[in-house]
Parts: sequence; C-alpha cells; structure tokens
Amino acid sequence: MTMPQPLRIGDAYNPDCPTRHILDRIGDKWAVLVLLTLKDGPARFNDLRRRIGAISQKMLSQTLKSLERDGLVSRAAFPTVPVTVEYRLTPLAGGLIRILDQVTQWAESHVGAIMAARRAHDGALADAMAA
Amino acid sequence: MTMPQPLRIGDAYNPDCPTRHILDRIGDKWAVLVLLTLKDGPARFNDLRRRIGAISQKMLSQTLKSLERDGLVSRAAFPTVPVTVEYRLTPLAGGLIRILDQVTQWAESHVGAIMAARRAHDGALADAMAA
DNA sequence: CTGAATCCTTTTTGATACTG
DNA sequence: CAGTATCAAAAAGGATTCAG
Repeated sequence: MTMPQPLRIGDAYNPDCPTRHILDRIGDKWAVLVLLTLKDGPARFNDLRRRIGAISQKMLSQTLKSLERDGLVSRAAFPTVPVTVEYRLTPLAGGLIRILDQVTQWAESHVGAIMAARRAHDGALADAMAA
Repeated sequence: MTMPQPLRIGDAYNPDCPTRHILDRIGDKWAVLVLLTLKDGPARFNDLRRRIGAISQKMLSQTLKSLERDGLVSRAAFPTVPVTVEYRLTPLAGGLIRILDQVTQWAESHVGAIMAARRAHDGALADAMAA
C-alpha cells in the first residue's frame, strides 16, 4: 500500500506531487506578473493586457484561466454590451502575494550584487580565454 | 533624457530590467530545485543529480553554471583523480533561500485549498458542459 | 567523476484570423 | 470587449556521444 509520504523538499521533484504544481505556478512568469498587477485592485482583461504590456492575449487568457482554476483569481462577468469582465485576487491569493512581494523586494535590493557577480564571472571567463 | 525610473512592479515587465532577471531565476524550476537541495549543505555534481533525480545532466550543468554566474552558488574543484567538484550556496543565496522556504511552506499549507478549487472549478465546468 | 557538444523531440509562445 | 482556434516559430529539454 502507498503510505502518505511526509512532505519533504524532495516531493517537489516528483511532477505528480501537488506541491510541485504550486512551484510551477510560482515559476510561471506570466502568472506572477498577473498576480502582482492585480494586487493594485480588480482589473479588466484589456486593462491587464495594457498594463503588463509585453503579454500576448493568448498568454493572458491562458494564465487567467489557470489562476482562476487554482482559486487564486476570480472572474466576474457583467451583462453589459459589450460584456464587461473583471478579474480580482481571491483571499487565497493573499498570502502568496505577500511572498511574491518579498521576492521582488529581495530582487530589488540584491540585483546590484548579482549583476556585479555576473560581471566578475564574465570578466574572469574572458581573462581565462585570453590566457 | 531618461530619468531613473522608480522601482515599480512594472519594471519586471521589461525584459531588460535587472529585477526581471531575478524573477526569471526564481521562475526557473531547476534553479529552485538545485538551490533547495544545496540548502542541506555542499554537494557534488552527481550527488545533486541523484538527489534531484529527474534532472538531466545537461540541465543540471546548465543550471549550476548560471547560478554560479549569478553568485548564488560557488564551485570548488579539487585536483583528485578523477576530479572532485563541490558546489555550495554562497552567502548571497541565503536570503533567497529563506524566501524559497516560505514559498514551499505556503505551498504545503495551501495545496489542499488549491486542489479543492480545481475540483470545484472542473466540476462546475463539467456541469456546464452537461447542461 | 564532471562535464561539453550535438542532434532531435517536445513544449511554449506569438501572430493572425474569427466569434459572441 | 473578451475571448477562441489555428498555424508557424522559437525555446527548452532529453538522449547520446565524446573528453579531460
């Protein structure tokens, strides 16, 4: 019989592990961008499209659909003509947003160090090539 | 003239924005897996390969190289025969690891809610199809 | 053992055209 | 406005082979 496995990091290695699904969502560039954009408040489809800018309509549609499926974003359609659709974060998304904020904060405060590391690394590489 | 932009979320939308590079790294499944594995301590190439399991040699090599370039992982080669190489997290990676831990914690504690949302969503979809 | 190089398959994404 | 459908392009990943 299959015992319930303790939740280890290792679980993430298994594509079938549910935890992995969430890592995949975090790892989805567009999903993160959409979530962070919705943090400012509800927005409509083309609003998001314009604000994110670089996203194609296909990707936005796809991303919103999976976020909605995961219960992180809710969709409300109003029977106006033409139809109005509004997306917003769900309460469930709240905690995730806080973590994403930490990620961006970390990124902003350490981007300098990382870029410096890159320069050093690339420089050392160039030196090695020249030698 | 181009004014220095305030650091907004929007910066992440620009592929050229350095902050975006970091988001991309977080968004790299293999990078995250490698970082979390190295959290347990230094490890050698084939160690990592075995522990991560699903990763190919190519991906592991590629991932380690970019993590090293970003100053998140350091590489030490010992002139044994055959050569021994050890990878470990740098101090810079420390803060990032803490955030990644939060992500996995959040994932573990909310995976139930997300799976439930999926079932509800898929169920509602099936109902709509049947109607 | 630790990789680099190559080829080939799969996945992802973008462009475009069309619908309610 | 808010999408869907389809096709082509591009990127990522895997398998294999070879080398220090």
